[in-house]
Amino acid sequence: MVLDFIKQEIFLAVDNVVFSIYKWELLVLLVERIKNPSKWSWALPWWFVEDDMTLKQSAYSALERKTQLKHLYLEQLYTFSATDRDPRARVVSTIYMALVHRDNIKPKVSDEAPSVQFFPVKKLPKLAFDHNAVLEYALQRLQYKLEYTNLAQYFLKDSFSLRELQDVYEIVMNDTFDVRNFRKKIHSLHMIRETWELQSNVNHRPAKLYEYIDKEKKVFDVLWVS
Amino acid sequence: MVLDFIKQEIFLAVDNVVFSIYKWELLVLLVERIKNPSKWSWALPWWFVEDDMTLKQSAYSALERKTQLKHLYLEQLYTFSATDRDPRARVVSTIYMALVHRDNIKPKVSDEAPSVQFFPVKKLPKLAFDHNAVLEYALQRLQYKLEYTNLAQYFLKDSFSLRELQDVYEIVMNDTFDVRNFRKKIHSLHMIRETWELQSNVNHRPAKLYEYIDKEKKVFDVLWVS
DNA sequence: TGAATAGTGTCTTTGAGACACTATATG
DNA sequence: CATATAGTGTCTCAAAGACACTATTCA
Repeated sequence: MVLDFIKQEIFLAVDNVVFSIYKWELLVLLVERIKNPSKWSWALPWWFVEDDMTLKQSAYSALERKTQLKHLYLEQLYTFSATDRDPRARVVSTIYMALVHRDNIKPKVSDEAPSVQFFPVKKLPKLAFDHNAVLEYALQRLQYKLEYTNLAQYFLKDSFSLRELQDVYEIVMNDTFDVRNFRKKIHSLHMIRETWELQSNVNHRPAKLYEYIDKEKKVFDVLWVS
Repeated sequence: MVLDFIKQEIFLAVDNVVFSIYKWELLVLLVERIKNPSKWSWALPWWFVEDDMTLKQSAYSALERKTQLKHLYLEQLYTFSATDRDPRARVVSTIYMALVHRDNIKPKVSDEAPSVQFFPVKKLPKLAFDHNAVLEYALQRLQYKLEYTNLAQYFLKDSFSLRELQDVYEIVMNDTFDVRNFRKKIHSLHMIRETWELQSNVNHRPAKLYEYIDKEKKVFDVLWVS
């Protein structure tokens, strides 16, 4: 090793803040700890970075240890480095935010992680490490990003009604918006288009279904509706 | 060490992108490398994280190795983790952006770092490691942040004319703005106030000088002038 | 009084926000 | 035809943007 003159006793980890939506609640994925420190408290799914993986790969693989998942949005947010984050050793953690449809993620039950489940962000327990602060930070970033990106798509199926889209915004922002102004604004951004489908099996007028036009393009004009 | 079951061969570093302004040019601080890899090319000032320092402290101290400085703004941007960033070993780097007035930073000359100097961002050499990409990323973030924060203050003295403030915006954004609309917008944000000073020793009508009201508060409404 | 830069106001256009009724499906 | 939700248009107000002339200092 050419860098033998550097002595570093720091572990590098990734913490995942996995958001999802179910029944008008914003959820976050937590894992119950079965070891000290903070045995029996809940924590964000996290793990150490492997030598041959990027941070993003590590974040993904930390999630795969605890869940089965597909079609997940993953984005780096920030790196937390307080020297006392973990009482056992110096651990620096890079935070990833993940957005996923509830149908696309299933907790994996195992001896190592018997309890993995979603909690409503409004009813969180006290978490291990600095994870309450991490989560709060991630929630702010999510709320902010929803305004000028098309990230809402990751909480929805491929086709969705405008009411479902508005629900996503209202749940994440923890606010309500005027139906007409919301639709006006969404249409003005040209990020979704009508499909030829309608809702079925509903006992009221069925809604038109929409889809995102360019799912890869992430950033649009500022969206701010009231 | 309790975490002995984790084997990690990763070095953690911080890279600084130090911006300043001088004579209508946006500058960035570079250090000439005197060792391989990339001997004799220029690189961002960076160093390894010490075990007992946070990332921000490490960023500051990496700068102090190469410069004398005061009154510096320092903010974490992103963590780069490609496995081949440094050919010698696995090095993960957290990027910090620094903003500083030209008068508040002086290169330190030493055997270890004989060449430390500012370059105009428009005339950059090819840099070592992935530092060209890092710099481009930081510049985008700076441009974006200037719009909704009062970070421009770090390029100015305590009191400044509106023309000097507009110069900062024009130089960073690489654009020009209408004088009247710029002033209207700045005033509407209520982030600066008049002092009772005027410019002196200028051979034209002296400008009123202004100062920032709340230097700590960073985020204001969106500023977007044309 | 000429050179150099500071400083100022109005009109037009665009987008945000408030607000109430009609349309269409099912049982 | 009752219930439930989808879907739609206009007015007002605020901010963005285009645009040209006067003010003040020094040499």
